[in-house]
Amino acid sequence: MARPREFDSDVVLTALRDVFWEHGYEGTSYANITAATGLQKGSLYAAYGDKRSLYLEALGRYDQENVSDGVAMLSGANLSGQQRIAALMQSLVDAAQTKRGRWGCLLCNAAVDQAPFDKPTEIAVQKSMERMKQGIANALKHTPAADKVELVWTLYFGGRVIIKSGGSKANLIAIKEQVLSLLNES
Amino acid sequence: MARPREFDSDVVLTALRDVFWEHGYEGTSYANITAATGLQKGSLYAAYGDKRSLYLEALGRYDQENVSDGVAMLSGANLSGQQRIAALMQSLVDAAQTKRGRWGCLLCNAAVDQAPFDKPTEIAVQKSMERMKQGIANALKHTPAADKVELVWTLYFGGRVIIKSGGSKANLIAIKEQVLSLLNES
DNA sequence: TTAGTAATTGACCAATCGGTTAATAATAGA
DNA sequence: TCTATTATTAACCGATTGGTCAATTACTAA
Repeated sequence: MARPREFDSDVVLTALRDVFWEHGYEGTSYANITAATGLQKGSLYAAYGDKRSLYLEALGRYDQENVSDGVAMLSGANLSGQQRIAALMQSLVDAAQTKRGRWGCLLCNAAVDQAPFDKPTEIAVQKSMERMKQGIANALKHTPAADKVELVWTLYFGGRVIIKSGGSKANLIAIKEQVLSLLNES
Repeated sequence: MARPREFDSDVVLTALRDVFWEHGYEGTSYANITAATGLQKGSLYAAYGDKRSLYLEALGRYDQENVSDGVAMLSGANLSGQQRIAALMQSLVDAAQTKRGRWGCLLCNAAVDQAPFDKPTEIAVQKSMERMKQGIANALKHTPAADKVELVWTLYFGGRVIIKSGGSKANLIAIKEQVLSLLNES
């Protein structure tokens, strides 16, 4: 063969996800990317392609790691549907208080600033959002709120926007509580 | 006095709002701005300041025009609270089908891509979001859903994200209907 | 008509943008 | 040890970024 790669693709993809997550697509330059990954742009280009491709890799990473975490939370064994939704909403409350949480949801960020301009991004975002919706539907099954999937799903992304706008913990708690009271109605 | 301005500030501010609305802060260059306003950057700088100031002007314009429209819709005379919320949600359904509607909500866009990096933007966004919340609270007053203000408010921004991600009309209709069914419960 | 003032323009600035490439380095198989 | 292949690096590319400024233009008040 030939000279082997010196980097761990797993580590690099995580770094890529983080840098785009924090700064957005346009807000991320190669200076940011090389600093975050430790790789020169020549290496990045050879390994993954252009900036757009790097971004899509980052979205893929987010899907396979973060979205999967969310879906796992929503299908938590030994928990009632209400409890799983409560966990999801609590994760929003927690996010409002941490640096990384303030980055918002990469899905949500990508939807707002890139999906309208790049079809592959739109498709990737829709696919991940759909996974979240399925997870929510799964959690709500057999609860009185089984017909409120779209509602909870939309609320999740709305909450992410509130966080990005600087919403307070109290704010997110209010949202959480109103969602929970919803779950046992009608 | 001296040489008078050749442009109508009202027209220019509207053009500014639109160009930032469509492309976001980072995605908008002076090339876009001069094309949209018909002014050279020297004139823009003299009249309003740097790019960041232009953006804040655009946010102000959005608040005084678009947010006000929303608030007006929510306090529609001769309409029940439910009907006013229905009108708000219908505006989301409509937005999913028009070019301008696909631009999303400038408030929401600004929250996601600029609020975390610029305090004045964060403050402006929060102020406008608060106006929307007050409008929703006003509409829900005297309805069975008077305690669901945070919910409807969050749903509004969530719906905007769904639209930006390319959500279908059917999708937005589903959200609308689930919101409406909410208004008469408990 | 003239002098003073402010708006407008377009050339210009350094810095940065995303992207490319030639030279070098490191490996595996022969 | 040598050769083929690939990874890595750093210099470099033209284009574009946001911002500035001197020269020009258009107006008002005297």
